[in-house]
Amino acid sequence: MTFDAFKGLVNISNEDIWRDFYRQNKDKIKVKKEDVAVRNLVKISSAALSISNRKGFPLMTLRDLSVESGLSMGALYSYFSSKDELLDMIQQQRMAAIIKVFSTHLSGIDNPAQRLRSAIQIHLYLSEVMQPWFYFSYMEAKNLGKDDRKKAIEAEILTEGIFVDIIEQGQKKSLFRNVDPKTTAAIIKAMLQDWYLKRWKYESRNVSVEEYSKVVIDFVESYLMARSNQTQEEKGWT
Amino acid sequence: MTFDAFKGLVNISNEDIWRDFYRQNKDKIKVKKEDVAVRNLVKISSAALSISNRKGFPLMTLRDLSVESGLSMGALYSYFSSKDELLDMIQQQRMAAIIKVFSTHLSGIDNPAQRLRSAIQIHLYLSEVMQPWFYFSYMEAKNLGKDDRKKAIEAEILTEGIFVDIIEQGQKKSLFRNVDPKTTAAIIKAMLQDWYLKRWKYESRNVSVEEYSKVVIDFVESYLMARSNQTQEEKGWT
DNA sequence: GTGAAAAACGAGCGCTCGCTCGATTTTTAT
DNA sequence: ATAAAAATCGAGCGAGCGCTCGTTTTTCAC
Repeated sequence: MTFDAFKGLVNISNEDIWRDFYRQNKDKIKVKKEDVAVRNLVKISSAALSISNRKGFPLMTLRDLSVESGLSMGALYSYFSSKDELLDMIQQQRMAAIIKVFSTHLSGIDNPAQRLRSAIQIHLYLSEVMQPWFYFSYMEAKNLGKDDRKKAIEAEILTEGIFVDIIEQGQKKSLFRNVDPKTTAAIIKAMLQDWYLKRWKYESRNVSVEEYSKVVIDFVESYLMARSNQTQEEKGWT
Repeated sequence: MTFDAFKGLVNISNEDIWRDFYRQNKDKIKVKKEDVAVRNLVKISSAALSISNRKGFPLMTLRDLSVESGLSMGALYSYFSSKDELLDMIQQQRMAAIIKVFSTHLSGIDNPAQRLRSAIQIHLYLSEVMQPWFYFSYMEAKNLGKDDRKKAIEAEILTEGIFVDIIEQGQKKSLFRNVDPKTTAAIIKAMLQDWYLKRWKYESRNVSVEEYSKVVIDFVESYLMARSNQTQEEKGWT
């Protein structure tokens, strides 16, 4: 699947996401008219992500946010009740989107090798579409409250679990060799994360998400399907 | 080389590092007696890293630092002139240590395959010894001033360059297959970084730095030495 | 066009921050 | 023992933060 095709398929526009959010949190948000509320939630979240990804969430002041979003201080507080709640809002929305897209695109793919390729591709494409969110979420995780940090760690383990499952399935069917599934999955996640954490690097080198995706898949398959069971001694390890 | 052997070899104690720093910055530091200054610099940097890695540098207050280091507010300012300068000090020291250790341990190893294994191992071992520094440096890079951020980006490219060189050497000698050296090096770095960024995860799973090191080396060698030049079509790519 | 409801406004509050500096304690030399 | 030098102390300063709320502007049904 090409990235463009994916983009058309998911079609998770900011607006849709925040419309869902608004409907689920009508009680908390003081603005009554949906269209007005959604329009401003989009403005606020975009501005917050933009500023945070420039200088970090703790250093973003609500006056910064007021200027960049075009809303007054008072108006901002019609949409959230504290800076921490704003952080939560953004994290919450990202996690929901990830789970939704993953379960949609992986269902029906049974072959572990194919499932592995798809999972890698989906994760990369999704993080490309939602790059500011992914970056933000990763970098600001430790500023979350206790409960939300727990959620973030669970999310890390959850997405890693998807890869652990695939690897174990493949090993059961003797498609993959017997490497440690957990550590392998952790390393795959590291590769995926590098795409959105170091985007400036890949951008300046004109590496597209499709190309990066191919390299990661090749990398992972080389490891999982390596012919050799050579010991380290045989390789001339010192 | 085992991790314990490495630890003995590098022997870069905090004290040595800060003693060097003190001698190079006698003019800036108001405390005249070397032993007193070094003792307190160690206290300050340890406390700063500990607090920062818990809640992030921007959220660390100098009152926090005062309590954890056991020095008063005023005493702290005998060692640095602003919070930003403290950030610089810590970054500066880390970079110096990395360059020193790398050039020491890689010199004299000519075989690209061996050089690759050593570079991976050294980077992992070093980041293990200096975990708080590595984590701090990575997470706080964007809070640096313009000049220092430039330095940080250069450092990223520099260490990546070590791997690019090794890969190109290996390709010239037909030991490695013809993958893109830059992207491959970037992915290797991502694997190495995961070790110190997600230490909590590996710790809870009882994965040692030696074990992780073996997996990364195996991963990278599988990719670089894969027999196949199969096209994607041959693999059944869709 | 009018008035009430909805939304936006932004000066100002209380607080905590980074940082200073005169007072105090500790160390050193004699 | 003493006094000068070195080091440490911590209350207090102004700035800037998150957040509030009485006021003003916009929206919209009639």
